[in-house]
Parts: sequence; C-alpha cells; structure tokens
Amino acid sequence: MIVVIAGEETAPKTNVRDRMTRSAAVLFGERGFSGTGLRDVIAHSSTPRGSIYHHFAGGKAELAREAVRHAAGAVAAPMDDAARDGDPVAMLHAWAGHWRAALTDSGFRAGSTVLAVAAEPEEQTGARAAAAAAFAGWADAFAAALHGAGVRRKKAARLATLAVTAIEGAVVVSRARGDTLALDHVERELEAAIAAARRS
Amino acid sequence: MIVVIAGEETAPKTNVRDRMTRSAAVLFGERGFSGTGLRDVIAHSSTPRGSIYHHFAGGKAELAREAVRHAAGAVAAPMDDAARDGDPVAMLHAWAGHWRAALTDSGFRAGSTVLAVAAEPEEQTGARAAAAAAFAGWADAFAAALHGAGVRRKKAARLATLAVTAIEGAVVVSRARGDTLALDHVERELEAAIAAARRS
DNA sequence: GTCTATACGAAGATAGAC
DNA sequence: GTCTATCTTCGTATAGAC
Repeated sequence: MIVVIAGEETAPKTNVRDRMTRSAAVLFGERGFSGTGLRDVIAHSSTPRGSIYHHFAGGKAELAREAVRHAAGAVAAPMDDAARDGDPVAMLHAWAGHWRAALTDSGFRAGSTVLAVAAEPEEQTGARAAAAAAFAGWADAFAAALHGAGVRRKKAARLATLAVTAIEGAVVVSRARGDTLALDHVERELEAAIAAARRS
Repeated sequence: MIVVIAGEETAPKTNVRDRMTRSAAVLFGERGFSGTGLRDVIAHSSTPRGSIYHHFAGGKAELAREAVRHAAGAVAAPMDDAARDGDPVAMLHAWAGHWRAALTDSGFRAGSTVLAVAAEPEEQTGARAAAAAAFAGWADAFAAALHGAGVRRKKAARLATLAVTAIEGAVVVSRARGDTLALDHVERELEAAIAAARRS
C-alpha cells in the first residue's frame, strides 16, 4: 500500500528504506536469499550504499523479514480486492492472475519471495516466522472466503492450504518450464475442487 | 536405485562421486543452491577436497544437475513401488509419506532438492532443465496411475500437476511451520480430488 | 586420484569522516 | 544520513606436486 501525503515536497523518510525493501523482495524471489547480495539490492534500488545498515540495523535478516512482509501484502492485495464479492473463485482467479502476470512480464524470472526465503533455513535467513506468517495469512483469507461461500470451516482450511501450496509450487514449476502450464492446470483443478466442496 | 555388485571387495569407482552427489542433494534441499558451498559438500560427504573438480569437471552446476537427478529418483522410488498395484491413492500416500518421514526425521530441516534448485535462476544453477525434467517425471508417473484408474487422460495430467505443485509447496510450508499440517491437509484434499475424478 | 596452496572476487558487516 | 575505506570470511575455481 502506497500512502501519498498531500502537498509533501520532500521525499518521505521511509522512501529509501521502502525502495530497498521492494528491491530485496524482487531479487530474493528471482535469485533466492543466499543468491542475492546486499550489493545487488543497493544497485537494483539505486539507493545509497552507506545507509543500508542505517535503515536495517539487523542486517540482511531484517531486510529479509521486511521483504517477506512486503511480498505477502503484494500477493494479498489482488486477493482482497476480489474478495469483496465474497466469491472464492474470483479470489482464486485474482491470485493466479497475479502470478501469471508476474511470470510473463518478467520473462519467467520472477519468483515468490516468501517461498524463496522459506526454502532456506532460519540460520541463514532469520525470517522463518515471517514466511510462516505470510503462508498463514494467505490461507486464512482464502479459507474465510470459502467458508462464506458455504464450505465447512475445517474443509475450507484444508482446501485453502491446498491452494497456497499448489499456487506457490506452480510458480516454481512454471518458472522452470518457462511457460504457465502448471499454473493453468492448478487454477483449473482448484476451481473444480471448490465447486465440489460447495456441493457437498 | 542402489546397485550392489556381488563379491566386489573394493569400492566402486563411482563411490566418491556418488557420495558427493548424495550430500549435495541433501544440502541443496536444506540450505538452497547458493546457500551451500562446495566446502559444505566435501565436509558432509567426507570426501577428498582435491578431487571434486576431478569428478565434476563442470563445477557446481554439474554437481547440481546430478543432485537434482538423484533427488528425483529418490522421490520416485517409493511412488514406483506403490504404483505396482496401479492404485493412485496408494501412490499418493507413499509420496506424501516419503516427505513426512524426511521432515520429521530431520527435525524439519530437510527440503526438496529439486524445488530449491528450481527456485534459483539458470544463470546461478545451470540446472533448470534437470529440475523441469524432475517435475515432469513425477507428474507423468502419477498421471499414468490416474489414467489407469479410469481418469481421462487430460484430467489426469492436470490433477497430476496439482499433486506435484501442492506436495512440493507443502514441504516448504511444513518446514516453515515446523509441523506436517500442510502436508496432511494436502494429502487429504488430493485424495478427495482423486475420488471425485474417478466418479466423473 | 588426491593433495596443498592459492588466485581472485565477493560476501556481510563495521568504523569513522563529513 | 550518507560517504569511503576496510576488516574478515568465504565463495568457486585452478595449478602443480605427489
């Protein structure tokens, strides 16, 4: 979410930190946590080199936690927009559509920041809890929509976990293949699973 | 697959290379490709330091390709054993059971070698094609079992993609959470999806 | 085949001037 | 807040002795 303060002439204090966070999210998703250097983040965000430890006193681990939180929100935003109808299928399409666009727009270089960080151990990233919270946030939002559409609460929770894991997995498989076939298949099968759950 | 040659007294030529490959597969799965150094592989496999470039002239990229192939086979083995009955549900249980055991036995440090390599770009790993082939191999084997159980060929292919992506995703989420809940949910929902596909 | 030694660059992180 | 300079450790990879 971008907050614009009316009439502000100078850049907000958080500008540099935000740009670093955004670039870190992109690069961690593309190259992984260990595969991305702080120098890469500086170069990608065009921010001052000497100030990264001023903005992120906790070093790379703090940057990873912020990047994961940012990425979690960036994925949740289109889902939340679509959730206003209360239709879980619309939510699924917004969710899958976000990744289809990210993959094709980047020439299949984009990847999930959250998954990339979660794929490396806590000792390296220091961001395991943030990644787990991101997965849980997506699942909870989707489960709420499913429950609102008449799916039993426990069934909705399981189906939401299936959606989170399959979509995150489909992003990786699609990237490896260089096409969106895996994402297409997952989207269609999840839609069928939602329809079946609503009937029962 | 492990081949034991009867009566062989000395270690086979491939012994050191195999141990390096196995350790690389474990460590890439746990720490990611960039997060694992060749020194880590040497230490974990207790192999001679000076010989890694003798066995893997292509360097770390060649090691990654071999590790991915090895990991692909290690996951396919329990699936193939269960597939002898031709029951896709038994295959699913063997598949999920393999990961449940790997996660709990390792204190939730184990991870998917294939996913870890696929989550980093080709320019870093040099193993994108091997990862894509591993995903495709699992999906094709599962799709064949589904088709043998009466699921239309195209539906079977889509459902198999759902299974591959969801299980790989569930391993990451389970690791981040420190429990097998995501894997449990995915296994149960995939079982329901298989049952629904056989009815239609 | 395996060894030691090392090249060469980059990693994360810090110090202290301004 | 941002700079430059630097510390220390580590990365992959290679050379050449044995």
